[in-house]
Amino acid sequence: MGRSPCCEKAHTNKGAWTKEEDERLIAYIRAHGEGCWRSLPKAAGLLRCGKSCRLRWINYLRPDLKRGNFTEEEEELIIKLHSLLGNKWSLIAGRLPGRTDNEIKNYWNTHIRRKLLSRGIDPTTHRSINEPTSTQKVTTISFAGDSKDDYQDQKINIKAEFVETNKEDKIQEKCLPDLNLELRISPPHHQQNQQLDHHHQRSNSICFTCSLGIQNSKDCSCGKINGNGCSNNIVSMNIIAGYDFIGLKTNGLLDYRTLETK
DNA sequence: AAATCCTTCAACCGCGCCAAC
DNA sequence: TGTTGGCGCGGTTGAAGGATT
Repeated sequence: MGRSPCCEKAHTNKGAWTKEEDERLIAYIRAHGEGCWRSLPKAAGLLRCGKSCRLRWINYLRPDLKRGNFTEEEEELIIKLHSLLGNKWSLIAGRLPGRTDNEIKNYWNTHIRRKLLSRGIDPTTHRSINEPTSTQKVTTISFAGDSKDDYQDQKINIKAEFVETNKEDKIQEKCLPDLNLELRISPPHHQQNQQLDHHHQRSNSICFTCSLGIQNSKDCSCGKINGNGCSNNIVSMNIIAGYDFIGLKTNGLLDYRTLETK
């Protein structure tokens, strides 16, 4: 038994949207706002499936969309975010105001993929195609969605397993703690930043946990650095000249809308 | 000029997640 | 606790237009 269809297929239009349909959809959303996509088509007098309306609005009709070519900066940002997040187009789009996940996905598949391949870079792993496999690498980064009522509470679990081969070509588990971070995506939070700025004002060096936006974590080693020294379990890092650990410009905090752990 | 191939991107589809019941 | 319905996501498709033969 399959799931019930999202709409009456027999009585819905498919394919390219007409100007009149666009105008109806825009007028309805201006008057009533977004949401309730299932009932919207009928209310707006559209012979369309609710999903189709939502897609049309989000990807094409929304007034805050930035049309036109991607800039160099946007392209670099997409590449960096993709190297970290993989095909999480909606998360990537969240970092690019005015761009949609669909737009970024298309741009990736038509332009960036090809560009990376021509540079000898595997677009999936972001590593050199000819690179030998004997160096340290992250073998898996797995994601587990846990979305809540809004994007502030979207979380991703990143589990990274580091392995490296030794001189005898035997694969060894890297002697690192199993990095199994449950990260939460939330908008930049000025208050948090202020608190953290205060927290770190004595030093430009912050620990890995704090760079991920984890406040007052028991694993925070900043205090230890400044006080009792850094724990061996903590990967400490310096934020240099306002760039985070993947080279994105930052105000001193990692800011994928800011990542924080639960 | 016509036919064919290639590229782009809007739109569709299926599925997973989650809140409500 | 299980079921259902709605939303959102990522992968895929196909029409349209451009480039090449």
